[in-house]
Amino acid sequence: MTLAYSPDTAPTAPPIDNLMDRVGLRMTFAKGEEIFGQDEEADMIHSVVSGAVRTTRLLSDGRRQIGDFYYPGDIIGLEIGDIYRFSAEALSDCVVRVVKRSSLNALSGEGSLDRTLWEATRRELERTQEHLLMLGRKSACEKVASFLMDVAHRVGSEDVSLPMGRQDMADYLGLTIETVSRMVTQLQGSRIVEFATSRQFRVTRWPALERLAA
Amino acid sequence: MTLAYSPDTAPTAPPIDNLMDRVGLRMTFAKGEEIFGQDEEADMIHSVVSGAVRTTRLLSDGRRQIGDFYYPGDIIGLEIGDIYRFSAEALSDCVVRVVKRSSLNALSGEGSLDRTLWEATRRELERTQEHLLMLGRKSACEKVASFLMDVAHRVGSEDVSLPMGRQDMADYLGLTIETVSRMVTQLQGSRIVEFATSRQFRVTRWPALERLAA
DNA sequence: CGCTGGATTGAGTCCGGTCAAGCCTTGTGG
DNA sequence: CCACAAGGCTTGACCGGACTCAATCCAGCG
Repeated sequence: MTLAYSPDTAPTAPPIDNLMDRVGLRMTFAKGEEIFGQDEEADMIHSVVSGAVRTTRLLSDGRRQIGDFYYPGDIIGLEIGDIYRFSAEALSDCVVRVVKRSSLNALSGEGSLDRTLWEATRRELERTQEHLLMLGRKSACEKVASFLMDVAHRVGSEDVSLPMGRQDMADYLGLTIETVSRMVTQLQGSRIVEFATSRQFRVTRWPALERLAA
Repeated sequence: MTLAYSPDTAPTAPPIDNLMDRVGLRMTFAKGEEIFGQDEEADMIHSVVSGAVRTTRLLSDGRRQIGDFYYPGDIIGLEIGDIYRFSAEALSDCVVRVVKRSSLNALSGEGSLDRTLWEATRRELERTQEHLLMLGRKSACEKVASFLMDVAHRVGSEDVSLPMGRQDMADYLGLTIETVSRMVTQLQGSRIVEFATSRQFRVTRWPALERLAA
């Protein structure tokens, strides 16, 4: 991990980014590196600049649940009280902007900042609720279909490249790696998606995919 | 459903309640009645005064997921953008204090209110994340154990009475009613909990229950 | 007392997990 | 440039936990 002050200006989006630029630190993490750990003291908020990040939670016996995947522009570390409840790891080499909670509090009272962070928290909650519905009530096939649709939706383009491997997909969907693999094969068999490599695909039949995602 | 202005003072807790008292409406709902519906315009925030409430989400084919159960002091309707993503229904006869979003916005700038609502949103997010972990990675037995422990924990007392039936438990845990029933029977068999009636129980062996909840 | 709706129990099935090979891609060193 | 090793992905055979369907059971109540 390396770090540097970030006098460079933000290429991307809205208020929060500007703010985090002003007070934030820019850090880079190598693929697989831990950005913060479960049960550590939670005094930082993170914003993804480039690359992708996963948040994970471990059960005592090693079972793993992935909370969510984060892409440039997303904020991580909001969901938390005094202790991080998930750990965050770099899915690929990535750059993250980091701000101390205390700095934010100092800047608070500006109001717009509070509002922005609250908005972000609500978005996070909505995504978590969607995830919840999926884990509770969808079949393996529906889960994988939903997942691929969600990713394709985020990217927007025809060709999608997955930043995560099968094991990460499995731990996100509450399945095993083998089941994920089988469902992917099955979706390919029905000509709904087409995988060039195991991490590169395109949706060939959107309506069918949407129907399956339920 | 009946409603009345609430000049009566709050018996319970902190800042938010006082605020909602000042601008809120007091409404009572009969058991099973809908408090608000999925996909309706979300312009209200609700606070449970007495009784219990569930939030539910329906898949097109009728599968149901319960988001959470809410008890006196809890706030419902935060998680939402312009449209309610869950519907809320009264588990038992209950009283709810209701405030228009717009009224709150008008009162905003007081700061403390914003902060309180944000806090509530974060607590909601934490509960949802815990729920997520359970749905994704726990066995039927662990789910039921976790659930009973959670409820007992909330109540605090030795004897716990469940405000919800087996179907609601099942839809919360992502199981069927039969499986829930079997697991309850099994937990009773191992002398971990003891049910007086199907909705009335006490924990007889806390450590064992905690171990099972994982 | 019988009715009604929720809860329990049982038998059988199936989806997804487990275990075990193989395959394919990637990267490294000869 | 090829050989080989390593890791990730896929595939197959089998197993088991949770679901399905159906039959009771039981408590509350008219």
